Amino acid sequence: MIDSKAMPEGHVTHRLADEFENRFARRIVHASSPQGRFLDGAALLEGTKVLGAEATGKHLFVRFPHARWLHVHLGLYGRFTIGDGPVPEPIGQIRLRLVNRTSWADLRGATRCEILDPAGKDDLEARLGDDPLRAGATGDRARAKIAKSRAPIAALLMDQSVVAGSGNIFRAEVLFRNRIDPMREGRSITDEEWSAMWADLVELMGYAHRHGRVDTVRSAHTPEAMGRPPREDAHGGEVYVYRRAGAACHVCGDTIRTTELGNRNLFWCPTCQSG
DNA sequence: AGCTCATGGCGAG
DNA sequence: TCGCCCTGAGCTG
Repeated sequence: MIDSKAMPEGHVTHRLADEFENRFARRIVHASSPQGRFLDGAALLEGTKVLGAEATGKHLFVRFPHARWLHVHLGLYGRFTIGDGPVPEPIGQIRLRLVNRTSWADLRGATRCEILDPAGKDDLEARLGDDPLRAGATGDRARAKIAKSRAPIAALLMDQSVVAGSGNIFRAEVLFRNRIDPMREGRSITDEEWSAMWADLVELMGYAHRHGRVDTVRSAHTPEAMGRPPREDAHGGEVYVYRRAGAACHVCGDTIRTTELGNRNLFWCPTCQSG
């Protein structure tokens, strides 16, 4: 059984797209809304063939006949539970249930679950920035936006119209690993710094996509990380600074700090990430 | 048992 | 900028 509950940043959505490709694509699906809040949408999908699935940033798109796309955004609470074999009795508020001969998928608590036509999907994707998990993405468009922004780089790395799929964990870890002060203005970031940060986003998010867990330490190329023993934490992986406020920095021993930036918690090491 | 907080984003004002 | 959506984990008592 697969559960998407952990850390719904871009890697989770891309894994979901993979799962839908493997278990549902090119097969007839039965759709229902046990909770009742997606009855019309489920009726449109019922008995049709799933044509494919893809992800852009944190958005999941499942393609159906008649140019219909199922669009799901998990938000903070949303969760897909996917399993094989007999379908369990519905427990809790299941917005959408998809079932075929071998597999089933339950969606709960999503912030968005809707049917889009191609124009609606295009509009949505046009508002999204570069996705480090998308093949061929270069980060150049993100670079251009950052270069002319006075906003702190920590805010820009959370802005889905700049980098699609990066959330609070990856922005904190990428800033730490690249020794960037989170409050530096976007326009102060050099081409070299951005190239390194983008490459790091591709690596860290790629690792999380492949392994289903975040690990910015063991997957690190930074010399400080070498030889560090594996250690699980509450986030389902290993991190340098995310949610480690008050603890000692793994690299320098200074105390990890936190502050609120744009309604979200930011974490950083004041020594490793100074100026 | 009840409270708080959390990986996100939208719409009201 | 704030409240809300909606769920679960981890506290407290």
